[in-house]
Amino acid sequence: MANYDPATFEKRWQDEWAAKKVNAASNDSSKEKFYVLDMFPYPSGAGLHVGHPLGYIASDIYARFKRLQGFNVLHPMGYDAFGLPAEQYAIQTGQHPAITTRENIARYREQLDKIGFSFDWDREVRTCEPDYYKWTQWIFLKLFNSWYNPVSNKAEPIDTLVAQLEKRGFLGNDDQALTGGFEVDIPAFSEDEWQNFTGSQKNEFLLNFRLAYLSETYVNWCPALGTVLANEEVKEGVSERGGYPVERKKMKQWSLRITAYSERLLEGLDRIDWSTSIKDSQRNWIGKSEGSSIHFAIEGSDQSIEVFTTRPDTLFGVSFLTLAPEHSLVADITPAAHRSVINEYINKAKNRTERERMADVKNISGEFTGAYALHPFSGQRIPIWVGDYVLAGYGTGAVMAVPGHDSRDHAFAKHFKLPIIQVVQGKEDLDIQEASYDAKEGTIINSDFLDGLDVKAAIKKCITKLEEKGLGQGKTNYRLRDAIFGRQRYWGEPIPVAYSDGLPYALEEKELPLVLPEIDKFLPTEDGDPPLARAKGWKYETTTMPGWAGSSWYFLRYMDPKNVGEFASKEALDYWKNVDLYIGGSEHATGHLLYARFWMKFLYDLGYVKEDEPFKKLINQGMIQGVSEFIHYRLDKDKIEVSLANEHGGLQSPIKLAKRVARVFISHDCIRDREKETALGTASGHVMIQNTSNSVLNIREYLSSSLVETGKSYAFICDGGVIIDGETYDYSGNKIDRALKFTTKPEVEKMSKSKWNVVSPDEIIAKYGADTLRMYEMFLGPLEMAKPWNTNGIEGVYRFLGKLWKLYIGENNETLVNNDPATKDELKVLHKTIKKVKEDIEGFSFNTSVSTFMIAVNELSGFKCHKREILEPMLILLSPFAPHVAEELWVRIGNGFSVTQQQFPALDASFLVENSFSYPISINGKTRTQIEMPLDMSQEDAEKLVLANEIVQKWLEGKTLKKFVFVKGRIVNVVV
RNA sequence: CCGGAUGUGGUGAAAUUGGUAGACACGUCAGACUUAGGAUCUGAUGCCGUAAGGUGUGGGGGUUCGAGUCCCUCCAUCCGGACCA
Repeated sequence: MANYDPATFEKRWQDEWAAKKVNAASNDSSKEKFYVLDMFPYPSGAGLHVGHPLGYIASDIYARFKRLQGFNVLHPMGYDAFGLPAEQYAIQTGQHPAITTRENIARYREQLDKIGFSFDWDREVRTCEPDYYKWTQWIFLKLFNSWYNPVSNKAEPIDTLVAQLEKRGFLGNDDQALTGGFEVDIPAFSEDEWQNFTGSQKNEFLLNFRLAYLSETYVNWCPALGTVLANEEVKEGVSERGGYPVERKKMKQWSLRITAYSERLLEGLDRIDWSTSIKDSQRNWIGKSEGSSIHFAIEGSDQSIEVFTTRPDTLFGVSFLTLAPEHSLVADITPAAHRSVINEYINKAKNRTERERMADVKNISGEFTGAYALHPFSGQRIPIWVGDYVLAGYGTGAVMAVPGHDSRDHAFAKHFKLPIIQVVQGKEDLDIQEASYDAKEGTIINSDFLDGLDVKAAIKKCITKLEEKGLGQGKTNYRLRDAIFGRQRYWGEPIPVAYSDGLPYALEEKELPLVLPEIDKFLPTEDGDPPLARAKGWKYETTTMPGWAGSSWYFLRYMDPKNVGEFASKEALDYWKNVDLYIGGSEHATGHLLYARFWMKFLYDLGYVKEDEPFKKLINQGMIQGVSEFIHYRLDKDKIEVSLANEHGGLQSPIKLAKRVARVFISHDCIRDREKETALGTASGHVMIQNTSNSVLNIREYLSSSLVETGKSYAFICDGGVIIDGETYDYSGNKIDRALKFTTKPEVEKMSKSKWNVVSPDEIIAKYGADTLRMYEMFLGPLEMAKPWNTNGIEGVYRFLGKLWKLYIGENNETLVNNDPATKDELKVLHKTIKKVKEDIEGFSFNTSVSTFMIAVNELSGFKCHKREILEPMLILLSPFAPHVAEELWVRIGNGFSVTQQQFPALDASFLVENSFSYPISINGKTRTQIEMPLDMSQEDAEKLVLANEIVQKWLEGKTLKKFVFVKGRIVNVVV
C-alpha cells in the first residue's frame, strides 16, 4: 500500500520517541526553560472522551513548537488520583479505591499514549501515592506551624508569634498587629500571664493563629455523601458531584486561613496573563468591599452591636438594625416578652437548608426582638430585628438597615411597615417610598453634619467622625471564607495530626508520610465517625484532606518528582520557577486556581520558591459538548398507515405498506418542525452516534445495535420512499431501485453515556490515526470557545494528510522528493506558511494554522512540487501538529531521526514581497471589479487607470465624481 | 438580579483589526475514472432572480468614502456568581 496509512507507523514512532526519550526535560541545561502544563486529569472509570484531549493537544503543539525554537521544555503529565468517585465505587462494590484508581490510570495512560503526546513520562506524579502525599502533608505541617504576621504581611513560623507574646502579651480582640483583623474571642493577657500558661493553654491559644487550624464552623454538610463540602463544591444548594442536598451544620473542622491572603490574591491578578473572565471570577469570589464598622449601643445594656457597611454616608438613614438568626447577641438582648417568638423564628431559620433559603429569596421573613439600639450620633432609638436575609458569615452578621438606599432593606421595611428615610438626593426626584435609590451618586440630605456633601466625601467624613468618637472605624471586608480542609472520607491524604487532651498536635516531619491505613469498610462508623476511625490503632485525625490539596502544588513536584529529601530541590525550583503556560478548563476558576495561588504565596513567604504566582499565562479551553442524534418514530405501533410531510412541508395522504412491521421510523427530512412532529404522532429517541454519519443513519448498523430488538421488521420512511428489510419501495408500495437516505435529528447535549453520544479518541484513532485526531480537534474552532463535538468534518483533515503524503511518496511506495531548486512561487508558499503558522501558534489560533497547512498542500499539489527545499522544512513546521506523519516522512526522505529535534524554519520575508496587487474597485463602497496595478503606483496614475476602466465607466455614467479614495495595497473606492 | 462570553451560509468556521464578507473544511449537486465505491480526481455551491441586478454578518439607529469590526440601543443563547450590607 502506497497510500497514507497511519496505522503502519504511528505506534512505531511513539515507541521510538519513548525509547530514545526525546521528550525528556533536563534539570541541568544551559537552554532557556519553558514550562507548559495541562491541568492533570482525575482518572475516572469512563476513560477519556474526545473532549478531554482538546487542551492537551493544544499544549502539546505549543510545547513541541517551543522545543523547535530551542527551549528546554518541561511538559509533564500526572493524575489527580484522590477523589470521591473512586470511593463511591468502593462503597458500592467493596473494591479498594487504590485498585480502581490504578486501573483507571492504566487506561488513561494507554489512551494518552495513542495520541502521541510529548509528555516527559519520567516525571509522572500521582497524588494518591505516599511518596507524593508525603509532601502534601509536609506542606500542611508548614501551614500548621505558621501564622500570618499582619505587620510584615507574610506568613512566618509560629515561633515568631510566640516570641512576640513572650515580649508583649496579647491585647485582646483589638490586637490588630497580631490578628490582622480576624475575630478572636480571647481576653487580653500580659507577657507574664503567657509565661504562666500551661502547654495546652498555649497551644489552644496558638491554634487560633495557625494557617491550618481547627475550629467550630458552619459547614456545608452533605448527608448523602457523608461529608462536608467546600463552597465551590456546592452548586445551587446541592452537591456538585451527584446533586445531593446540602445542609448547614456546625462542626469542628480543619480550615486553612486563605483569608489572610485576600489582598495579595487580588493584587497578584494584575501581574498575570489570564483571561479577564477568570480574573473577574476570582475578584468576585474574593469580594473586597471597603467601608466602615460602626458600633451601635444597645439600650439598657452594656453590650453593643457592630455592623459593617460600605455606605457610612447613609448612617442617618438607618431606621432599624437587622441581625442574622445565628448572631450571638440575639439571645442576650431579647426581652422576655419576645423570647418565645424569636426562638421559634431562629429555629425555623436554622433548619432551613441552603437550598430552601435560596429558592425562597423573595419571601421576606423576620421578627422584632423587642430591643432597641441607639444611633451613634443622634441618639435616636432604633428597633433591632432578626432577619434571615442577613448572612451570619459575612461582615459581622448584622446590618444597619437603610431602606431608602438599599433594596433589600427596602423590601424588608416595606414588608414590616418600617420607616423609610431619604438621605441621598440623586439627579432625578424619585419616590423613595416606592423604590430605594442604591446608586453611590448624589448629595447627602437630612444628615446633620453630612448635609450637602457628595457620597464619596460623606463616606470619608463619616468614618473620620466615627473614629474620633471611637464608635467605629474604616474597614475592608472580604467575601472570601477560610477554606474548609477536612473531609469525612477515606480516599484522601490523612491529616498528619494526633490529639492529646482534645488538642491537636502536629506530627514531626520525620514521621511522614502518614500512610492511609487499611480499613474493613469504606463507610462511616456506627457512631457516625469518618471511615478512618475504623482503622485499628489509628490515633490520628480521622478526616482526610479535600480533593484540591494534592493539586495545589503538583506543578512544583514535576520539577523534581523523584526527590525523597525535599518536595523539590532548590536548584530545580530556582531553574523552572513557575509555569509559563497553563491550559485547562475554566470550571476551576474559584477552586483549584485560587488554592494553588494561595499555596504558592505561602511557600514563597517561607522562602521555598522564587515566584509568588504559579501560572504566568493561563488559557481556558472551551467545553466540548456532545451532539446526540435522534430518530423519530410513530407512537402507534400497529397502524402502518403514515402521513408524511412532502418536500415543501405539506402533509401527504396516508400511504399503505404491504408489510406488518414492529415500528415505523420517520426520517427527519420528513418532519420540518415540532408542530408536524406532533401532528404525525411521533416521538423521538436517541441513536448511537456511531450509527450515523452526517446525520444520515446507517440502517444496518442501527438494526444490529442494542437499541432495537433484532429479528423484526421495521419501516423507515424517507423523503421519497420507504425502506423495509433492506428493500426500497415508493409510497404506493412498489419496489424501486433508488437509494434512499434516512436522516436523524442532531441536537447539542452534554456528552454522556446515557445519551449514546460519547465518542472516544480510540475510535477516531482506529479509523483515521492520531494525527487526524490531533489536527481535527484543533480545526474544530478557536480553542477557548465552547463547541459541540461533531465528527462530520473529520474526513477533510484525513484527506489533507493523504494529499500531503502524496507530495512525498508515490504510488509504488517510492520517494518522490528531489533536489531540484524551488521556484519563486513555491518558496513563497513555504514562507507564507512559515509566517502564518508561527503567528498562529504564538496566538493560540490553531484552527487557522490547520487551514494554512491545507492551503499550502493544495497549492504545492497544484505545482506538482516534490522539491526537498520546500518539503523538508514543511515537515518541521507540521511536526507539532501531526508528529507521526512528519517523523515518518522526515526519515523516509532520507533524514536522521528525529524531526522533533530540528530547528523551526526561519522566515525569509523577501519571498513574500509582491510588486503588484489586484485592487478591488468599489463604487460607493460596493465592489464592482478588480484591477491589477503595481504597488508603487501613485494615486494620480491609479485614478487615471481606474476611471478609464470599462466597467467603472459604466457605473459612472451620468454621475459626477465626488471623491477618489485610494488605499495603497488595499482598496480603491470611487465616490459618485 | 449582577458579572462574563457569544450571535456570520445547510454545518464547523475565516476575515490582514475599519478596506473584496464567507478563506479552509464538512455536506450537497454535477461530472471523470471504475465491475463496484463509504476510494480518488475536477467543477459548482450565502440567499432571491432565467438574467441584468438586488440583497446579506441577531434587530434597530449612528459615525465613516467604506462597518462583521467603532459608538448607542434592544433581543436571543450559553457560562459563572448570586440576599456579600
